[in-house]
Amino acid sequence: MDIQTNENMSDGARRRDKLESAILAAATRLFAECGFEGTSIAAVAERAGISKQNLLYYFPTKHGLYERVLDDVLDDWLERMAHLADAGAEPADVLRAYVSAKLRFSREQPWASRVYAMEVIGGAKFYGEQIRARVVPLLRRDIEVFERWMLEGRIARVDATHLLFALWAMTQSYADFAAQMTLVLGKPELTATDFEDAERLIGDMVVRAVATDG
Amino acid sequence: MDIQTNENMSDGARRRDKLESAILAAATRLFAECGFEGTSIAAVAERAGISKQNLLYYFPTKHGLYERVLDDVLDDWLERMAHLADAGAEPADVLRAYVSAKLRFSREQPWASRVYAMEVIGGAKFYGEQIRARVVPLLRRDIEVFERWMLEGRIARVDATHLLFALWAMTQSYADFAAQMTLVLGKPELTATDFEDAERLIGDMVVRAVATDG
DNA sequence: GAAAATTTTTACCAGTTGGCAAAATATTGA
DNA sequence: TCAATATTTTGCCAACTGGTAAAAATTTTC
Repeated sequence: MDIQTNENMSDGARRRDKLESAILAAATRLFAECGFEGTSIAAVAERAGISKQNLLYYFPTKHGLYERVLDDVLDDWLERMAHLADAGAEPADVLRAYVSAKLRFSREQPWASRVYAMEVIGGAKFYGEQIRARVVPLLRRDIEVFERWMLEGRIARVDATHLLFALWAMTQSYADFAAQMTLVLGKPELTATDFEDAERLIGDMVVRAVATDG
Repeated sequence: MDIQTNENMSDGARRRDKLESAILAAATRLFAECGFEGTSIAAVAERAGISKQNLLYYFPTKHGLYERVLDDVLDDWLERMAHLADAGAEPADVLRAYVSAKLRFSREQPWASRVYAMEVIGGAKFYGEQIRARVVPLLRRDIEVFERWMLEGRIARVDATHLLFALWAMTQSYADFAAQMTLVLGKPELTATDFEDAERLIGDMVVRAVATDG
């Protein structure tokens, strides 16, 4: 995906790029809030500050726009997660880094997290094949890393698959269930402190879950 | 909610009740799969085996139907969760029972879980007030129970609020993210064994998280 | 600066949506 | 049995949807 930097781009290309980004940002947020059918392309266009027909010039079909939003979500997420499971670093550190990265994504890209979650909850009827191709192999690799650590006696023997599911769930929910969390906490939105508290608790939980002592 | 048993019901009332249940079951599933706007009342009617206009006789508006679905989801969930935090039982047992009950709900009522999740992810714009009134007090009470246990030295000191969030997230995800889990596991759907494995892992994680040893 | 290409606007449309009105049918109660 | 009530069907519609066709305006290229 040849993303050029600004220098070697014409003014037109730069403006086009900026407009496309505005459309995608608007679409991401609206798809997350209202779902695919609940979002009209007219609403996306309005939020992006252009006419509906003009939006259709950049994204000829609504499904195409939706697919592009999901592609971008996945690109962003995969990029952040790519570097984690390579080194022979301490399992506890890797696990904490994983929790931290996924929580940061929930915090910095809540709409992206939610669009993805909505698609999965609805059965991934539209994007299932991409998930199978791009997400599942990554998760399987993570699970294998956990299992290797167990064989090497570096962590306790637990169900690696469900451990990963648990890790995913706990971190993901700080985007998806933020609305309920804020109601419980009695504040308008989750703060940096909330995310720090979450990171500590989830990190501790995961590390203790695989600790090799009695 | 005065639910009568079958004996003291006329044939008509019984039939009416059955039809209403069929409508609600259809609506729950479709709202979960397609979201509110993605679900047409015509589709609900077809799945319930009646005409659209006939459905509108029982539920005059789509929003009313949606509200009723969410009400029923909440009723069912609250009923299952009501009995858990009362006794002075062992914290570990209470926690495991909580995990077990919530996982069972994810397994037995996946559509209900997903409808609720979709509403929350979308920002709870429609049902937020009900969540504040009916769910939040319950969660706050659970958090207080955890904190009392800490004061009494019965469990380790952790962030009770985020512990509850974690517990919620891990159990809820076995309904909401089932589509992704089955892709990772390479099977058409989650099995009883998967839920047993999940219950064991999550239960162990939560119990270890609050264990009072070094 | 004219031609070519790109971008934006205007005009339009067929299909679907939630839901209203009222007639037709079935059920119940006296 | 017959009238009242409850249920189902038929017919309809205004509003909105995603999308097409083409003209107008703008920008880029030579």
